[in-house]
Amino acid sequence: MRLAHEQFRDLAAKHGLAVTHQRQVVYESVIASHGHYSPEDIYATVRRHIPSISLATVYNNLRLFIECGILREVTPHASTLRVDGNLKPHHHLVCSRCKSVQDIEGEFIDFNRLSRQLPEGFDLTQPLVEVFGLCRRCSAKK
Amino acid sequence: MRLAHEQFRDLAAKHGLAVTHQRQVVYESVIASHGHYSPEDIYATVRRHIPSISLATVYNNLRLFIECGILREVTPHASTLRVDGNLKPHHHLVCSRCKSVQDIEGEFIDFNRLSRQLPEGFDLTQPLVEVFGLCRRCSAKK
DNA sequence: CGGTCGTTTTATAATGATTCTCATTCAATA
DNA sequence: TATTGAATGAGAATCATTATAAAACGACCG
Repeated sequence: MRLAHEQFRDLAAKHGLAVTHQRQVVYESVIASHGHYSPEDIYATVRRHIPSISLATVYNNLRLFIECGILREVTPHASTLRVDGNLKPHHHLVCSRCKSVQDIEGEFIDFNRLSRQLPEGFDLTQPLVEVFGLCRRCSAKK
Repeated sequence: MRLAHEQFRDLAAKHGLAVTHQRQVVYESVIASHGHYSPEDIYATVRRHIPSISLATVYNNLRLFIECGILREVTPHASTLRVDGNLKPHHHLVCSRCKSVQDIEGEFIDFNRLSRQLPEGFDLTQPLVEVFGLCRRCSAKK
């Protein structure tokens, strides 16, 4: 896709990133593949264009892109398991940067509207909602 | 806490779990520590009561409790990184069991109400909301 | 009580995702 | 085109988690 090619050059310039062939191809692979893919998936795709690329390069650049805001992380949690003994219905406020989690109260979800958008068969009987943003500390030192 | 002690016996009976000393203490440690803790944290706490306990036992029982619904997982994502090239505002619908992620449209969040609940300084300029439930396939084979 | 059998625990090895290290190569700039 | 700091590649290292196998437990039956 020609578009993504130009797009990446613009984005790189905007964020002060060097334009390397690897970065170009990593970016284009993510954009071309709609969906939510793992670094391994992207590595497999990129290797079709650059067989010699290293998995570490894919990881490094994905992380870089996420930090710049060029890509979005679909798993913005701490990477390790956390457990919650509070079974009362409540929601979570998660900091995308430091991964801290705090509980949040309140009826800010319109479940009627939400139900209308749900795909057939999706079960929301025990809904859990997580809202991501930047906690005070992280948004301060931004 | 005496309460948690009885509580666990009830829950175990309800879910058909054997009541062992280790399980009892693991459960009580999670309940006693309000917040969102990792298996290592819980291991450290439990060791104060059962110095010989194995980390694997803590993991096994936490997983068991989560599967039964006795505890809730705060990180209900695939444990590996997933990346999204779609920067247009959209939300995610995540299956707590199989970890599949699909995009969802719609204005089902009342950001006015939400803002009122936010702690001081929390930055929601790029809000991302994830709603967890069971996808069709998983709720079918339940 | 004592034996039996399935379950749980323990210790440790294995796995898998991710990051680190460092020698080599490359891109930006003058 | 030469320089220089940044990026890459290969593989080792790390960390969380799971698997394995042997030992301990515990509920039940006689």
